[in-house]
Amino acid sequence: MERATEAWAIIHSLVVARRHRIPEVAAELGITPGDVFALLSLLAEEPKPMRDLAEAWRCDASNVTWQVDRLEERGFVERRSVEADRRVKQVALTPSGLEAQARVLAFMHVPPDELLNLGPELLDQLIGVLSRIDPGRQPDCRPT
Amino acid sequence: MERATEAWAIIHSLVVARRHRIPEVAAELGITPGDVFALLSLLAEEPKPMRDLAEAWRCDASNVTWQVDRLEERGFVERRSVEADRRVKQVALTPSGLEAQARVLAFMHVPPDELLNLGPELLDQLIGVLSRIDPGRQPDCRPT
DNA sequence: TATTGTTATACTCTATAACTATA
DNA sequence: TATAGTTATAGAGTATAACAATA
Repeated sequence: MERATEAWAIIHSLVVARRHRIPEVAAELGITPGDVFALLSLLAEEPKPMRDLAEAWRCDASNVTWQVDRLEERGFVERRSVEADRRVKQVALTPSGLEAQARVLAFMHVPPDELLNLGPELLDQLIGVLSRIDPGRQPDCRPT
Repeated sequence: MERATEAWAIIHSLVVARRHRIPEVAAELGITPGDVFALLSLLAEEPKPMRDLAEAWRCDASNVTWQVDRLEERGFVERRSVEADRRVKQVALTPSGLEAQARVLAFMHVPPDELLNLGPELLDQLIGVLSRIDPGRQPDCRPT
């Protein structure tokens, strides 16, 4: 197996084994898994037009309307009209949405025991390599 | 940020950025995303009772019936009655299911450019650390 | 009586198509 | 005419509850 594939297979399996945290954090915060996805994808980003969100989430535009409606009802986001093109509406996180997002991230970033068990030296080595990763473009997809 | 959390955050973001491969591989293989999840979760495992699958997938038992029905129609799995307890039915991958699973994994294990760009030396270091990870119990959850 | 799996049903989420308002 | 977003509607997926078979 090629080296990158080998590394990726291990990384992938780690995350696969933690997928169950999505419904858990959703239940904890009293929101739906879909809301969790959406909050994560708006992370640390500027307000985005609904059209861009549809592309990022790889879903139909009508679904963005529906999802943003739900987040807006919860007070997590707000729609902002754009003066340059009045057809466009941008979706921006509210302070409450930022807080909810932080809580989601706090959940998601709790590392699995497999990593904790590596011990400090190996973890330092791991971070040494991982920190060399060039994130490239921001993730343009719906997170898990 | 604690070391393990720091490492995990980077790992997590890598996988998040690739989530879109699930619908892609499903479309490529002519199956649904749910089928992809199911095939992945049956990976390299012994036949499992439906009840266990419900727990592993964290869904209702009726949904397991429905999902296994679909996989059985495609010829990917088969139900096997258990003599010791005739209420139980075990779900086993067929040869065709194993093949489909291999194709799914081939897709999922294509590494992201971020890893390829690390170069051979860093990748060797990365694998050196990752290979020290104790997988612990098999993932008992529905993969992504 | 309790448990495994199925069926019947309703609810949630997602997609397709038609509509509006801007461009 | 084309595009951003919405609404109406249908379809896919999931959960709840009642059921049959077995323990």
